[in-house]
Amino acid sequence: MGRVSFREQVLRAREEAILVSVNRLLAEKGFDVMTVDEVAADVGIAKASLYKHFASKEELAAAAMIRVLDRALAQLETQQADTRAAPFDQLKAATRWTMQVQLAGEMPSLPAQNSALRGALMGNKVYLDRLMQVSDLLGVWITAGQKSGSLNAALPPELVLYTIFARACDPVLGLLKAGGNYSDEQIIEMLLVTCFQGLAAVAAPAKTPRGHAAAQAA
Amino acid sequence: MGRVSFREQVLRAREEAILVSVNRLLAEKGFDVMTVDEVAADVGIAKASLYKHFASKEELAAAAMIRVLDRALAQLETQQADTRAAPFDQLKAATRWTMQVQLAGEMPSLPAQNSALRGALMGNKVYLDRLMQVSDLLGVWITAGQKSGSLNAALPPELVLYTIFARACDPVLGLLKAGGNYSDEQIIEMLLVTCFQGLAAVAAPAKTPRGHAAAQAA
DNA sequence: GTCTATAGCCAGATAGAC
DNA sequence: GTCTATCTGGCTATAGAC
Repeated sequence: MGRVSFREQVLRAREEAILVSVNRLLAEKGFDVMTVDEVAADVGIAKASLYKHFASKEELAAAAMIRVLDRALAQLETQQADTRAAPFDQLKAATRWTMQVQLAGEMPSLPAQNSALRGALMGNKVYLDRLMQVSDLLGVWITAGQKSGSLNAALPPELVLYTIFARACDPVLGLLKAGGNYSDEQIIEMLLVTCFQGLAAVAAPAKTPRGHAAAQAA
Repeated sequence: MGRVSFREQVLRAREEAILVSVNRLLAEKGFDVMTVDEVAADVGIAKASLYKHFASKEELAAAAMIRVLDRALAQLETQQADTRAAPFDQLKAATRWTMQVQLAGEMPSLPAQNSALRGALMGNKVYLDRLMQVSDLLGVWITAGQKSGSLNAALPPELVLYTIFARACDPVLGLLKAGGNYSDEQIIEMLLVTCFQGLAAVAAPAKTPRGHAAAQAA
């Protein structure tokens, strides 16, 4: 039943090409500054043709956001295959992946900011569904990590989740890259240290014996 | 020589009112979404009058950014008066202040993002000068903190600086506030923990005695 | 479905009277 | 300096031929 005509394959390929362009432009300039003319020019087709595939600029961007969430889901499922990895390391690996995507210029800035896009995305069922799937997968690891004592159990799980999401659009990555003094890998490893050392359970002070592990927020 | 006419005082007051509005709208919607019409309406004057005070939308925003940097400088200088405070705590206090400003809706999103504003700001001498002043003040504490062993000396000072700047526009603050489960103070203290525990020197593992003193964030 | 051409709108900036 | 009214340009979206 899944047979698709050659014609349809060409269609899909073109839509994929469009989304690649949108993804890159969205990462580069953001939704508000990106224009549909630019997208059309980048893909190499007429603007009117774009609107045959996507009904509006918002829908275009939403499709790109959904695509990156799908890539994230694929990454997380790949990681899940390694059942020996500790939750803490799974979370770190997931964050490393988002940082790599960002430094590659392929991370459309998530609309935690106040873009005109936000409203449209909050009404998009597919987008919200994918976002929840990603959150749930990460949530499992977060809960497990807090239970096992590797993650600071005094922090609300949502805070950990949001913090990991926020690293995907952390401006520090771009600033350090612009400085030119470190390789992408060095930048990522350094930021992973500061991020996950911050989320980790507090190490017991060296002087006092018997510091119980998990506690402590302030 | 510093005498100003009454007329000029009124002028200054109006410009201050304009900048307050711009500051708030910039924090709320960002440069690209904010319109000059909105600003004029918010201040309660005609758009053309705005342009008598500021030559362009970019200049308007730049003035607001400079104003917030001036507020930051005042805060830092106040802190400097307390010479007993450790550099690590000075940095934490400075970051707490930026987080308070952000949660109060008064932090215009810094243009690490790719706004149309960025180019204009990079060509604005006054803005760059103020930014450098703030960076220098923080830089002194960063260097001192690394020397004293409270800050992770393996991290480039620029990374620490950028990380502190980035906390001023951290989307996690807004997301947690939107959740409604925590007070502003709780949110700030939790994020200060994750931020500065991440930047702190690595605590000696609990098992090995003889961890030197200064380390540790929580 | 692809194109060219254009409608319609809105935002930044200005003219000119007061 | 403040206003009302207007210009100008660019952007989203569509019409209509092929």
